[in-house]
Amino acid sequence: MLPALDKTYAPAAIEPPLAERWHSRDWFHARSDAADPRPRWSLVIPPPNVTGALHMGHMLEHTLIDILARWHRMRGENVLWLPGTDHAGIATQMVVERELARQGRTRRELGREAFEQKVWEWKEQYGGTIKKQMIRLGASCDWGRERFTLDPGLSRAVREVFVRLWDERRIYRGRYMVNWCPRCLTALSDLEVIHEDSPGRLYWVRYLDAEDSARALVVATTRPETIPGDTAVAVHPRDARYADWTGRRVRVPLSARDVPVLADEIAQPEFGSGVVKITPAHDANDFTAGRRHGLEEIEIMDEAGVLNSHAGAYAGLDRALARQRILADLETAGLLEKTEDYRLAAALCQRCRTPVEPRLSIQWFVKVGSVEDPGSLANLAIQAVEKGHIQFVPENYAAIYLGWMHNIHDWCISRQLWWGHRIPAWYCDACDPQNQNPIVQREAPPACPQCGGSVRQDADVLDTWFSSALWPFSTLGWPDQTADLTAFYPTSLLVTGFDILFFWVARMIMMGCHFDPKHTPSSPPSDSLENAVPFRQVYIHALVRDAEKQKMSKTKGNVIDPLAMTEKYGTDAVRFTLASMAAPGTDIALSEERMAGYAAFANKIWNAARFLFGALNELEQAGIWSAETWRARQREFSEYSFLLYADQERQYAPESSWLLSRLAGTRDKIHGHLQRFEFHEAAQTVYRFVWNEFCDWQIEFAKLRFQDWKNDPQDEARRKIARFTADLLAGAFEAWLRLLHPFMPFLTEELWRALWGEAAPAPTLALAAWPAFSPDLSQALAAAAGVIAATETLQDLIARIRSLRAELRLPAAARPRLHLQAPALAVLEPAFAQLALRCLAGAGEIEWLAAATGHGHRRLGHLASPDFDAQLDIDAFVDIAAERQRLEKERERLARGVASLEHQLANPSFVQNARPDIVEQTRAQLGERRLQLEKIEASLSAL
RNA sequence: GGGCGAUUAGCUCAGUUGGUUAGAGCGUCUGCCUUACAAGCAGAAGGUCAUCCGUUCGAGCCGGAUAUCGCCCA
Repeated sequence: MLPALDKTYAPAAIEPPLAERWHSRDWFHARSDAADPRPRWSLVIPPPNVTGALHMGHMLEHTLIDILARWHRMRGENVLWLPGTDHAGIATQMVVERELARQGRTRRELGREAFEQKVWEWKEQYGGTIKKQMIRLGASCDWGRERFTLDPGLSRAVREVFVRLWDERRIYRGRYMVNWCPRCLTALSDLEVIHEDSPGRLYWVRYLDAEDSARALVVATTRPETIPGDTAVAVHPRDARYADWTGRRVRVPLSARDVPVLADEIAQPEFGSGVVKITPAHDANDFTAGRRHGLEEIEIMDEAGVLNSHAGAYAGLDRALARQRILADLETAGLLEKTEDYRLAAALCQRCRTPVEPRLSIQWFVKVGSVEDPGSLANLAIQAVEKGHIQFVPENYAAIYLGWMHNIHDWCISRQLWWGHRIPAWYCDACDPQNQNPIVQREAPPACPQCGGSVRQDADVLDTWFSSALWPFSTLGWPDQTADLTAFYPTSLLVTGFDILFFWVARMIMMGCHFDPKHTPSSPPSDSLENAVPFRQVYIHALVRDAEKQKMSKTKGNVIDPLAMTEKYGTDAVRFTLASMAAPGTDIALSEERMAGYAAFANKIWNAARFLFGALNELEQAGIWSAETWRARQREFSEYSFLLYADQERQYAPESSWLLSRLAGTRDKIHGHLQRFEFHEAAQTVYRFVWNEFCDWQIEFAKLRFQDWKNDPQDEARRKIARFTADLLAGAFEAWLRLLHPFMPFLTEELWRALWGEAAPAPTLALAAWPAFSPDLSQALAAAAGVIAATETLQDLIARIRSLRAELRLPAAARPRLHLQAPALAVLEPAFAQLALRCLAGAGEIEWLAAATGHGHRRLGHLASPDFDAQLDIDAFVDIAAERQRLEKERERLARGVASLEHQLANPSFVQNARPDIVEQTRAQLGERRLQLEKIEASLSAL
């Protein structure tokens, strides 16, 4: 006997124990032994921030990954979904600093070691949040392989990569211009700087001729506060206005310094006055111009953006305040010619939105090279995509990626933080007081190799993305040639968001291609990039926005919390919502209504099961059907799921062919859509099958069968059909639970286990096989084409009658006599068709007319289609006017169609040029439609 | 400034290499508590596919321009 189910589905009660079950077993453990013959499918998680909490973006990402992982697993593949988290340098450090600030303390008071200790404690306390949430949401990860970027193994990989790149001269250290955040007090890479249009001012400032203070060059600048750092001004070499100025000297305003006037293309004649000041220590372009001309680099600000002694009277002022004071002083000195409004792209720190300050400092860089540079990181990363070793989905991201790669700059990898991988470089202050020759090696040197004195490690840590770039192989044990690395590298797929395409995806590709992680000095060199790449495909998912398409942000207060939604609607509903909206290339406008809709879907499924279990139990009590026998027989046919078995006795109920063909089609469609990452289409496909075909039709048909049996419970033929119908329903249900499982794992698992009891063919539905269909079935379905078409005709007829009844407002209890001419239905059992028309369309007596009877029937209630000609005796129920209106509407519709087809066929060039099959099809349609039109017109004129 | 994408029903979106009268969910309207489900059933209304021009026998789909919006990069 099957369990009785509650009237409504209660996900909040059912999900947590299932999630716990999935987590506590090793069901999702991937096997790396070489002997395992299964195809491998592997994927590493985009590691979330270790101290973060799950947001909708994560939930979307994990839902899509989980759908694919479960699907591949059910198809018999050896699936690895490797989870883990990222130490998120700046973000985590800031969180802990904020916590300290609440206690009135700073990290500097604490000292580096104690602070690091504090962050680790923080990580221990809050680091498990995301993991717990993922487990709750049913993510089928291999938790035994969970990794953290600061794990010893991953840290070793970081040092290995760093040292190798240094030895290859692909990492260098030097004093360069970098993006500096005066609030975070660290260097940032180009990518961590965001540009935002903002209102600004352009100041026109007089630089007096050093020898003749009556003459002045007017410089246009947006940054007057850096004037104390000027070491030149420049005009364009071909700018005739200033030709006589080049070579002269001008006085830096508010100072006693004179600087040269240079001819340099850095000056754009059409911008401002055409004269620019050059401040090599505080502007990236000026820096390169300065180096070109050998200019002095005067630093006038400290790390916090406060002006220093080189700024003379302005020392001690913050850069914003300094600007005001300098402008006031210029004004007083009569050196400020004018001020105009100017829109500029402000550079802001991605994390704290503080204006970034270009700053000269000693930093570490990765030399990325360029496409022209064979063997460079950029060159390999471009080749890997151009040669198709890595495929982007949607494809257009490849162009975006390549565009960025072609214009890539060197990557500043040092950060002035305390939380992260410390740079493996040491200095001996005795032998090398300038620290110009760092000792770079994998492990700390015990002493200076030169003098034996003590050494000091570089204070900086690496950009978090440096370690993330190694994630696809560091997590698998590299630099050791582990079984995991052998088995699962390159990974099959990466699923991630567009926002980290450059930060992370591009850098993983560079590192993977360069290090070719499976290549060892002893192994033969791999001659292609094909096996060096970190993943074979990259699926870029959409961004989740709110219902108004606004980005979700805490400040806007429009954040939709995935866990809250999960509690309210159930994980399955939220997952299904995300999947059904995940059309590639468009952002997801998430709304609660949508989730409520799919919660209703879950309830619908639950109730379908409730009906099914109830019906099966009833049959079992009557001795017609037994769960035990069904399960046993079902297991025998497990290779092909239930279908071969069902097929053997299919002839008892012709409508079963229809259901089986739909089920097979659904399975194939889902397969195709998932292969192409069309999650929304796959979700839609299974949704429609379950609701509109299985529930709306098959269950209704089955009710007829069961009712028929109950009308004569001892009749042998009826018992047989009831038993077969039960088998069919149970089998189809079992099969589509499997199809739906990747999308709605909890509900399907719950019902599947209920159906199977202790006899389940797998410990969890997640390890059951994806339905496969026997070749016999395909043949049988092909042979049953007529029966399938007849079933569809029957459905069409029922729908048309319902529509007519509703339109003419027939009383619900009306049972009008039906005159029916439908040769196509002959292949169905007449008794069954009759039953269906009576119960599902509300027909009364049914009179079957032979094919060529013509229009001898009554004229009210006439329905015409290519497959049937039907007429309901509804005179007693309707008024003529309403019926005339209905028929006229119908005539309009048909006439429109006929006219359009006639028009098309009247066009000689259509008949000549169109594909013959299209023309033929059009002709046939015209014929059919004309016939219907004639019938309707006959009814109308007789009315 | 450079590049990319979008514009289809009231809302959110599908629409596979051009081929019947363009679809779904939600919302709206009508009728039903039909013993699986009112989180439901049955039915209906609602669209010049942003605009214009072109290619084609035929365009929501291909090409060009315009408008509006969005994103990325500088």
